[in-house]
Amino acid sequence: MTNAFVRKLQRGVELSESDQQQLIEATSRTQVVDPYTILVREGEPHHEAYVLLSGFAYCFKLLTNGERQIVACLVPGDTVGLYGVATENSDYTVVTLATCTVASISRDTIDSLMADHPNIGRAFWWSLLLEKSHLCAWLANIGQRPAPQRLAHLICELLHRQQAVGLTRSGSLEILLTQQDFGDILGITNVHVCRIFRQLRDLRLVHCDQKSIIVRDLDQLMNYADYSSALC
Amino acid sequence: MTNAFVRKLQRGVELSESDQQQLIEATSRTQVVDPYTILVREGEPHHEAYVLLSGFAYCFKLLTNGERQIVACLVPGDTVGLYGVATENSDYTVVTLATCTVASISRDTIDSLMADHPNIGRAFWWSLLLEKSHLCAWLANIGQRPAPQRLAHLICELLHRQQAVGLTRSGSLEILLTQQDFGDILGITNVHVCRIFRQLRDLRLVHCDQKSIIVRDLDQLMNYADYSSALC
DNA sequence: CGATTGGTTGAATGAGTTCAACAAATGTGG
DNA sequence: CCACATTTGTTGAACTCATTCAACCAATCG
Repeated sequence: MTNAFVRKLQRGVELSESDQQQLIEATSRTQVVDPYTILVREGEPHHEAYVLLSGFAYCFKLLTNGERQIVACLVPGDTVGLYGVATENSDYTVVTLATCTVASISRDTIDSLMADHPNIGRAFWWSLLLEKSHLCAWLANIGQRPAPQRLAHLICELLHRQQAVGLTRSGSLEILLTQQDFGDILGITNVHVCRIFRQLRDLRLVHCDQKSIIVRDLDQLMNYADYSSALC
Repeated sequence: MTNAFVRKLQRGVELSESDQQQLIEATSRTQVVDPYTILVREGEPHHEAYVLLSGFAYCFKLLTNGERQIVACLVPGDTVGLYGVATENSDYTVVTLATCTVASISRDTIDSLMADHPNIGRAFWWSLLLEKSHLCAWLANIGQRPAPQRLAHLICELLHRQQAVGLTRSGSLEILLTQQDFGDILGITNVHVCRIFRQLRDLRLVHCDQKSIIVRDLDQLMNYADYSSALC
């Protein structure tokens, strides 16, 4: 018995059978959520944490000028508000893009998990640190890379993370993000995303099917994008 | 008895006299560090955490194309590697910009502080969450705001954080960052930073002394930059 | 089937970079 | 204390990358 959450945490900290069992139980209260459902709304408090067990979602901040910055993509195993539950308002909105299985965990459950199982506490720490690392990597990507490399880097990351949770073996990446979404991740317009995609296609770095991106030579793309696969 | 670290944590979690005492003791092993000293080097493990008690520092990542992204500025009370000590390699370099007083904390001390004092553990959590929030805010700033607002937003944040630790009461902000540094924070060139500074001066939003930025009307600047002072 | 959403392309515009030159400030050794 | 070198800031002109706005296409969905 395992699930995406346990598998993710185990990449950071080794968990005993008992620890794993506790985590499975803690994430047993699940619900299936439609695409385009808002799980958490920016500025509002949320009283439970969520664990994404299947599906795909992302987090974004809205600016008063109407612009939107997507600050994270969530794949199975990732959490929402695991750390700040009930303490403050969320600083971003979380919305599903696919049909998702979502487990809810109460504040009390989190507290007792951490208090009674030191390794689970460590795993939670690790997971939060990983999120921080991801944000730093995105910051460097948006701040310093030219647009084609920026997009290539994002594709590497999405592919890498989908592979890490066993969603794809090949270089094919099912894609639920629109070009507008890509733009709101990368800080460019949807029109420019389209043009950059064309460049990457012309360079034979990726091939775009209707609903998926196919990476023929991942090493080549990683090299092009200056992507290092340390994080996952 | 108190110090910048305790004052910072208390903004997030109320700490008992005893908790405060523990934290003071834990940060009593201090050293004075010259400007432009590297505290932590990207890619290398570090076996102690650091707390900045006075001075100023920043963290950056280097890309293989030679570009640099500054991912955080540290003011007194801020920590370096408090969470990932000895577990993994640092994902960024930390360098001082001023003469700094830096306390070192060992992994064991951190462990026992958290194990024996639940509120200290909570305060550490809060502090890490705050860092994450900051990164999200920077991401939105770099990704979605035009350069003038981007710089204005950064000035608001720096001023706000200096005020929060009692380094300035007025709207004057001692500035140790070069225009190159500003560029590496904001994802623009140093030349453009210079031009944007001029724009902000022309708009009478800031006034630049030799070594400081003077904000006459902070509300006006905050409004211009779409800055919300929630974080600190 | 029309209506809507998302992707594609072109032309004009604008924001930001590049490169180069110079000014101002700071530091250093004699 | 001066002369020189170095670093940081400033400005202009040409250029490039990305945006804007518009039109159109393709796919999907009632």
